[in-house]
Amino acid sequence: MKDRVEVRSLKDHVGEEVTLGGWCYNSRGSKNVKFLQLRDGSGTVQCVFGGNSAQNNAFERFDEITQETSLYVTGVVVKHPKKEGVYEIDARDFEIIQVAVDYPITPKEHGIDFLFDRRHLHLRSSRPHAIIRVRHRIIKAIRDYFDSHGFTLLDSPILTANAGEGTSTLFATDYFDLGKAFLAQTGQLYGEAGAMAFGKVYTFGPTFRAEKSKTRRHLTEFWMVEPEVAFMDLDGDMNLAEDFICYVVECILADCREDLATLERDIAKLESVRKPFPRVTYTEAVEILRRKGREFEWGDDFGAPDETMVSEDFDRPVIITHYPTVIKAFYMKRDPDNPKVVKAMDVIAPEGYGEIIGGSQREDDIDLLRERIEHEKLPMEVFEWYLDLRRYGSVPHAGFGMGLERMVAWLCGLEHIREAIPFPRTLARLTP
RNA sequence: UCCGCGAUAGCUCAACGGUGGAGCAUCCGGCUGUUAACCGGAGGGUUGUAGGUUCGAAUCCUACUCGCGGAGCCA
Repeated sequence: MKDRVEVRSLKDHVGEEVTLGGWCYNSRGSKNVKFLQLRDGSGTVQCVFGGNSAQNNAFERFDEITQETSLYVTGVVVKHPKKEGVYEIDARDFEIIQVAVDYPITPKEHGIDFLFDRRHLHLRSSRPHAIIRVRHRIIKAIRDYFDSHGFTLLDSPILTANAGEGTSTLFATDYFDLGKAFLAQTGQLYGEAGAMAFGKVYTFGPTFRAEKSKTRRHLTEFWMVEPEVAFMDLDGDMNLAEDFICYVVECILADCREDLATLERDIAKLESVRKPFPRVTYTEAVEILRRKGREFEWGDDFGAPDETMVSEDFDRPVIITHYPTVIKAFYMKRDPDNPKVVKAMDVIAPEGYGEIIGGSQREDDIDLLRERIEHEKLPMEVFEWYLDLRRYGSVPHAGFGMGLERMVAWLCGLEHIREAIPFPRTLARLTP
């Protein structure tokens, strides 16, 4: 292989002759000078071919370089004559690796469907490139946060036997002689087992929902991070979620300025994400909705428009707590002071991005938990192992789940969640 | 599952009952330290599918297929 220099490190090679390997992002030419935008994954640099400095007829051969043709370019790193802090290549020669004929994604506008049918190529374009880099930084921030706060990573299984919260929204597959297996919609129950073993754990992996949701907030496959902590109550859970979100936002603001600029993200909207987050109970949120003219029955669940209505008055995420027991999952702990509500919390992102976190203190009393399982008509036998966690040294504990793609969509200011993952899986898309 | 919208050139769209167009892309030519470059020319179409109304349908009607985003559900 040729000795290559990456575009990102050109500033360390000013004045030197270097060889770059990459793809033609765009090109322009004339009688006297030709320009090649070379993309190599680490960045893009302009290579300038002048008639005088080119070797091996490079200037005459220039037009062979079509969009996304792969090639090596050799030249001297120089400062851009007009742009401060930008470097370009005073090119001497190039060697084509493969000519790309009729690359389908042109530098002009395309429709959503056209681009996602070619997502494997679309990832080369600047916008998806920037988003996936921010996603990567968010993932690193998530891991750094929990790793440095005493959490142990606990990988939960993806194939599971138990339905968790009802079978209708699960993907099923045959599992040898054991009947159906389901793709996990959450790792939480396993996280609870982990919390009893390690004190503080987090699971982080793909989850699956077979919901026929066709909205800009839903994927059938998405990544979720779920911390679970022993000896923690709802207040501790909220403090953790708040501190965690602020850390992730700080990391993105510190390290992803360039990508956020590419995405034309309004940075000021992210800079106001500071502790403390406003906290309102479900009952107070219902009051807010009524004050705004919305007819709302206490006991109904919030829809996406309701969440937006509650959150729109705040410049940072808002935490809604103490939801009615009837609309929440069986494992959430009922409030001893008011059994009609559970010690649950949702974190609603600003700017209409909706619920990014859902969490709760868990029911740690085995009799109350059994009662809830029976009441929800869930199969008790598949939860026996889960009930063991309440039989052998049950302690108060709590946790939450954060949807990675919703976080990416919010921080990047995306219109649609499908942009937040390299290869989205939606109701109508399984390829590429 | 329900409600709404849509399908026209390779791409993004216009034409809304009377001979299917534009910009971009492609090809040819010109010009330029250019940068979603620009200027001129050329090629490019069974208007999603099937039926119906009409002298005449991309346009109106019906059914179907596919897609979109909203509800529900959720992260």
